[in-house]
Amino acid sequence: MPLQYRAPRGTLDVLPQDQPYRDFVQDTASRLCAAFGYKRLETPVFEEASLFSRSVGEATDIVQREMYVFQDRGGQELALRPEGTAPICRAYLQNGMHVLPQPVRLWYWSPIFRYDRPQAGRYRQHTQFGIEAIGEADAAVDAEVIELLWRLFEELGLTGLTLHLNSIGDANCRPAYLQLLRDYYRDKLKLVCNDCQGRYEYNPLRLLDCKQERCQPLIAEAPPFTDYLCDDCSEHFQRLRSYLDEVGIPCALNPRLVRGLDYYSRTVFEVQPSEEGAQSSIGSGGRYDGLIEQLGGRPTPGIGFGCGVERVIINLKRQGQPVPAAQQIQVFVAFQTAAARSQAFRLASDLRRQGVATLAAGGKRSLKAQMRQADALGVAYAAIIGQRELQGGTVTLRRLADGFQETVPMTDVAARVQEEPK
RNA sequence: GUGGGCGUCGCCUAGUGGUCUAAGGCGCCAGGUUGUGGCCCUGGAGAUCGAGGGUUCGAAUCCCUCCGUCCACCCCA
Repeated sequence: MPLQYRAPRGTLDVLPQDQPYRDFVQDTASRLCAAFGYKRLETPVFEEASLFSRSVGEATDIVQREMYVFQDRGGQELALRPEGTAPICRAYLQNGMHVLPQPVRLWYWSPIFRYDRPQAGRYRQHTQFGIEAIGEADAAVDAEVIELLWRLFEELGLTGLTLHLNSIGDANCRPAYLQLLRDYYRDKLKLVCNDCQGRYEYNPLRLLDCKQERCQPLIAEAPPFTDYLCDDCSEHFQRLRSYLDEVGIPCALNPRLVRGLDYYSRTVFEVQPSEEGAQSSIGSGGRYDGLIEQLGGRPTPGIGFGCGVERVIINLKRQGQPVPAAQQIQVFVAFQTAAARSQAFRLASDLRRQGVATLAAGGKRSLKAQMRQADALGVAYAAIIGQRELQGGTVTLRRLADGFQETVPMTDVAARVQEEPK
């Protein structure tokens, strides 16, 4: 029978054997968040579509062609969450979190949806772990946010990562810089690739991160934004760098780093593994001081990052990084006669109550087949109940590793199994 | 949205116009006598060769379309 159904294009079944990786990442993230004082906040999978078009930017690819937009039966325009920051800011406003001590530190672990063409490390549904610190403009918060991201990768054991850092100014200095950039490119437009011709018009910052061969020389000579920041932005950037230095986080200043979302201001950053590959970014973020106001709140600064869980896992696997194993079943209860069947079921239940992970045989398999199953499951012990055991209220407890077995009272099984921690 | 590679049992693979009513390995199920696993042996289930159309006396093998998948562009996590 050919498969009739498969997971929708660009989506992923997370199989049992992959679960330990997810658990490892999530447990580590969650522990770090606790250490840094971040509290978990989960928002709905869908939101009003305009929340995203307003914040991320009407002209961005995310909004223009990647958002899953639909109308519900009541005629509401909704969108599957294409990024994590806007919903958190919405929730901050809706729940009056401005009355809490600022900054409000939040984290999330949520599915993200983008209608993209799938390829290595790129999915239509992926998971982002992210944090947001809302309500404080100080550069120390920038450093703290970046530190948490960096520490996450450290604790996961990822190596060979580079932290790219840049500042893209604010409403004060950006217009002047964009003008400068346009002036620089004006007489060079014929040297530049097709895409860049368009970027010159609608998003000149993007000229800087073009990857076309022919555009590289021009980019190399372009004036870096960091030389033209206003005093406030410049000082902010300097303080951020000294904080990072203070806690020993190495970063690479990258004047070509801009981001694809409109709401960013000042600090932007991105972490990349050393391996080549198109989907290099495993975590990135930036400051968004104008976003809350744009969503109808009082002017409130904020900063955060999003981290692609599937990409992190790809890198863990690539590096052969060991992760904590999932819990193993310890005991498999086999039975010999039909009469022992319910005893076996009962024993399994009792063992679980006593904290021993246990499975009972089912169906009408022969004892031999049951033992084979026990072996395949990788359990430490097989508990066998047959005619003899029924008589005496005992079980035959067999240690599969070396075949040692003994008869023990039914009630002693848990203790016996827990004696020798595996 | 653009370009390229690929598509044979759950997984990996053989087969490139007739010998294919499709072969093997892994995995799964059963058995190797009397209450017991791992190795070994035997057997079994499981594929109309991604889908639809076409060429041909004849197609898994050639052509077209679609779908899926992978890779790159783009974008981003």
